[in-house]
Amino acid sequence: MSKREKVLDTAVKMIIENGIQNTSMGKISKNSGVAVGTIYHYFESKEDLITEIYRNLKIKMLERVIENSQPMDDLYDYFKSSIKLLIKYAEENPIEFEFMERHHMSPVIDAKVKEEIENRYKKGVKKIFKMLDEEGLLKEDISLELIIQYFQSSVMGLVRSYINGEIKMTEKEIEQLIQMIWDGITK
Amino acid sequence: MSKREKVLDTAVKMIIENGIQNTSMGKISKNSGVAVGTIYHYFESKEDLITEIYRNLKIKMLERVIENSQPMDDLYDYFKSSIKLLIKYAEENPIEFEFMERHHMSPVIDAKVKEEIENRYKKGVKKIFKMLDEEGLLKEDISLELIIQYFQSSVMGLVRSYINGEIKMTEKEIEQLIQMIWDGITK
DNA sequence: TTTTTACAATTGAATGTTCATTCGGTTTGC
DNA sequence: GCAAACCGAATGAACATTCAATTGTAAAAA
Repeated sequence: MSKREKVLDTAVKMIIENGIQNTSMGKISKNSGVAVGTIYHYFESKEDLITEIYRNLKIKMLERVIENSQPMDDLYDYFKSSIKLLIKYAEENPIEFEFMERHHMSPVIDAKVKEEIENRYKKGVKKIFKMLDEEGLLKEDISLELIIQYFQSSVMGLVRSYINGEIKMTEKEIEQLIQMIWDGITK
Repeated sequence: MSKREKVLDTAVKMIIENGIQNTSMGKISKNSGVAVGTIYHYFESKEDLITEIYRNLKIKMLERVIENSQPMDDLYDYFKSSIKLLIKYAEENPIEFEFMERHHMSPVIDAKVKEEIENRYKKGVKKIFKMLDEEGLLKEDISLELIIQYFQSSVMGLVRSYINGEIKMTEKEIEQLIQMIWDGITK
């Protein structure tokens, strides 16, 4: 692992554990074994480092979950497997997932980066909803924007409470939740 | 307004605007016209002040939205009006709402206070879901916990994106969203 | 009524700490 | 021998918190 990666890796973990304000550059240096000066060789500032962390993680998640999901003949199966991919990702990377959720609204992270990510996300999700729409499965008279927002709010919120330990999720519960979300958007 | 209230009031606004780390006790003192020493007369520490803000706002919201909602004969109407109460509250207090959402997961806020609030919330929400259950309206074989979590995730997520300006919500869209959530939980 | 007393409210300068960032220098790889 | 990678002590600003002193206040004592 390069020094740059070591810094990024250590910083995410520390920030999740103690919050941004309790994670000083000095501590990141000590914990990662990379000198303060070197951190500044790779990152302009602390804000820059944090924004970079956010950007990297979001892109990694998008690539794994949305951009690599394979369309299927049965659209309900496709819908289901997409959500399961997200759940799997969150299970395997709970720390990273929590970081993203917690800093989604943070004013520290550059607005341009947030927008870039948001657009990329919307583009990926639209693909599946366009297919559902063309098959006439979606509720009528409701805008695609609204349906996507409902979808995104439910899914992210539920995965978050799963990761936070607020609910248990075995295979059975996952199937039930996906069914609920599906019933919300289809006729 | 007492000095104590002045401090609380100024602090919420500043924290929403600039985040916790950019809101120093010195600045709160200057903006509120209350000396630093006086702030420490009323609050043990900065953490204590922030936790107090969180607690006050949550309780205010719970009282307005849940604990004062009046049961109705038609359960769909009751369900609908409860969600509308929350939307109305968020519209009227967007700054406070944003503060609560942003700091819901923050490690700064005392875990005991979070739990106290969480229990109070769950208790209020359970009332309506028990009624729906007794009427046999809910989907079968799904635990009440899961249904409530689905409800809470969808509603809070959607109101949040409304307040953040990510979606528009006229009366028509509100009705549609409530219908979607309802279809998710009922047979 | 006036004076005394006690205590709560209020003040802001002073303290000690922590922190992000810089910079002059050293090491490494090519 | 050159440039990029790397180092960590030094700097100065910002900050949370403390505290000795002052003011307000309300009740008890005179």
